[in-house]
Amino acid sequence: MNSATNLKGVRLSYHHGDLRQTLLIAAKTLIAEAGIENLSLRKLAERAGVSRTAPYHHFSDKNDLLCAIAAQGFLRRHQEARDTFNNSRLTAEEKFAEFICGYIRFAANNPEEYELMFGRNIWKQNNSTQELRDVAYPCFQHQLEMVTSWQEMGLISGDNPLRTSQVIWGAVHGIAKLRIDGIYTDSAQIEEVSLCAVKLFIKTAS
Amino acid sequence: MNSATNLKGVRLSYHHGDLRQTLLIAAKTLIAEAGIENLSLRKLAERAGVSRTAPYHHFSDKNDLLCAIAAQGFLRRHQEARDTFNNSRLTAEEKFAEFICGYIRFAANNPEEYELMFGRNIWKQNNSTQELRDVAYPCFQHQLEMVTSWQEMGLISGDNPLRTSQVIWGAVHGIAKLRIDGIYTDSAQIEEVSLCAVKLFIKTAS
DNA sequence: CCGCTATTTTGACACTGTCAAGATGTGTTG
DNA sequence: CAACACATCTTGACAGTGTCAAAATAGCGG
Repeated sequence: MNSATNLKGVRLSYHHGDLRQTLLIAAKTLIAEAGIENLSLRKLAERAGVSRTAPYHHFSDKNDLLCAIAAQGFLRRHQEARDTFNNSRLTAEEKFAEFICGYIRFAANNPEEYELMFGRNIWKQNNSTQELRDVAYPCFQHQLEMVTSWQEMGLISGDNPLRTSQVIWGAVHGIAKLRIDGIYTDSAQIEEVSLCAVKLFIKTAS
Repeated sequence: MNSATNLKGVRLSYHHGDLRQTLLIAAKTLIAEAGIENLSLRKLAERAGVSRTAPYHHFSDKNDLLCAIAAQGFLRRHQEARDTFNNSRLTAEEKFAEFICGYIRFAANNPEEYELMFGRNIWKQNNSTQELRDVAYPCFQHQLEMVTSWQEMGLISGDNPLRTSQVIWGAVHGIAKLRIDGIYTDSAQIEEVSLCAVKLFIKTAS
C-alpha cells in the first residue's frame, strides 16, 4: 500500500509498494543520464533496489517499459499542444508559430524521450504497445487537424491539407532530429531555424 | 592477393584475401535483411566463414564497421546529388524538385543505410570516424550550397540562405525519417508528399 | 489461522562485444 | 634457400545483456 521505502530508497519490506512507478521514474533518470542505448534492465533494477527480474512483473518486456515512457511523453506533449491551440489570447499566426517552436523545443528539452516517442526502436517493427498506440494516434491526429485548420483558413500555403500537414510535421520532426542527434552542431541557433520555418510556411511571407 | 574463396564462399586458404571488403558486403546484406540492431559481429563473421574475432583485424570496432558502411552511403548519395545538380538539361526548378524527391527516394530505398548515415548511433556521442567525417561533411556542405544557390536566384522563398537551407534539409530529413521509421504508414504516397514539399518551398506556388 | 495470489528472488541460458595469447600463413632479407 | 618479421586468423576467456523457470516470501480474504 505505502511506498515501503525510506528517503534513501532502501527497502523496508519485501514488497516494494509501487515498484512500477519507481521503475518508470528511475528509468527516465538513467536514460537522461546516459541515453536510451545505455539503459539496461539490470542496472535499472539495481537503482530501484530490487533484483534483476523484479521488473518483469510490472512490464512484460524491456520494450514494454520503453513504450510506457513514450506514452507519458505523448500525454505531456499533447497537452502542451492543446493548451496552445485553445489559448484564446493568441492569434492564429501566433498559435502556428508556437506550434512549430514548441514542438522543436519539446524535442530539444527532452531528447531521449522524443527519441522513444518517434524513433525507430518502437515503431519500426510493430513494437508499439496497444496502450502506446491509444495515446500516440490521437496526438498525431491532433497535429494534422491543427495544421489543416490553419491551412483552410488561409494562414499557410498549399492546396492539399493532408499533404501540407505531413510536410510541416516532417519539417519540424526533421529539424528536431537533426538537432538532437547531433548533426546540427550549433544548437544555440535552433530557435532561429524554427522561426525561419514559420516564415517559410506562412502565406504572407512569400 | 586473390580472393582465396570458391564460389560457395568456402575458404581455400588460411588467409582470406580481402576479408575487409567481404565483411562490408555481408554486413550490408545482413542489415538489409534484419536491421541494424540485429547485426552482430559474430553472426557477420560466421556469414563470412571466419572466426568471431577475425573482423577486429580490419575494423577496430563494431562502430568502425558501421562508420565505413555509412561512408559508402555518403559517397553514393553525394554523387547522385552532384549528377542532378550538374545536369545541364534540367531547369533550376527541375533540379530542386529532383533534389527533394531524390533525397527522400534514396532514404526510402536504403532505409538502414540512411539510418546509419544520419542516425543517432554514430553522431550522437562522437562515434564518427575521421574517415566518415571526411566524407560526410562535404556532402552536408554541398546540400547547403545547392539550396543557397536556388534561394539566391529567387527560385525558393526565404531571406536568410543558411536558415532556409537548414529548414529544407530538415523537411526532407523529417519526411524521410517518418517514412522509414514506420510512422507514415501509407508509404505509397510518399512521392506525393515530396511533391507537396517542392510546391510549398517554391516561390511561385504561393 | 489457512490458503490463495501477487510479488520478489535465485539460478540458468543463450547471446553480445571485445581483449589476450597462441597458431598459421606470406613476404622480405640475409 | 633459410630465417626472421609481420599480417592475419583462431581459440579461450570475461563481463555484460534480456529473459525464462522454479523457488521463496508477503499480504489479503476466508
